Amino acid sequence: MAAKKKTEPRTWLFKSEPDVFSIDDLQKAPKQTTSWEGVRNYQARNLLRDDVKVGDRVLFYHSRTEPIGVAGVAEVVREAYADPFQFEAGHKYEDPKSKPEAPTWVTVDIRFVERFDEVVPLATLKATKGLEQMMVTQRGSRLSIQPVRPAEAKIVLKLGRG
DNA sequence: GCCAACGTTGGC
DNA sequence: GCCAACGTTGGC
Repeated sequence: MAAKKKTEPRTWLFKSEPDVFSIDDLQKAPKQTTSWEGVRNYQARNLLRDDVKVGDRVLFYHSRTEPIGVAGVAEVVREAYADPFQFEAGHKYEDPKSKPEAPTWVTVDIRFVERFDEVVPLATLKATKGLEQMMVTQRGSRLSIQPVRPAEAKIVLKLGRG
């Protein structure tokens, strides 16, 4: 009997401003787990909703800070569900057009895996052979949830682990 | 803090 | 459905 074919875990890059939520915040969070609420971009939403699966790896990226770069690793522990903040009146993430019977925005839960001793800076990613095509190294790349190719993930992990 | 790049909104 | 105006992101 053929074994049930399992999809290989994928790797994603999630951007966060550490002033808002950092890899340290994730490590200190209850159960070292957080909901990734607040995604309000359709392309990122589609990835979260359709492609991000339990067991996938997440490169935790710090933006708008010093140093900018990949700060550590997390893993997906819960797949897409309605982001509760879209229905919270007056909340920053409220979306009055979204209805509970057909939520527009979703979130996933991620759990801390590792914190790199040193952030792998964006400048290093840009200068590293094999990462020329990586989305985050492209000019004007604003997507907050990005797919990472397996070969790219391998290189970034090697850099992060020294 | 600046501002280029990008995404969304809304008048027509 | 076009596209100018506006708002946001995020590197620098």
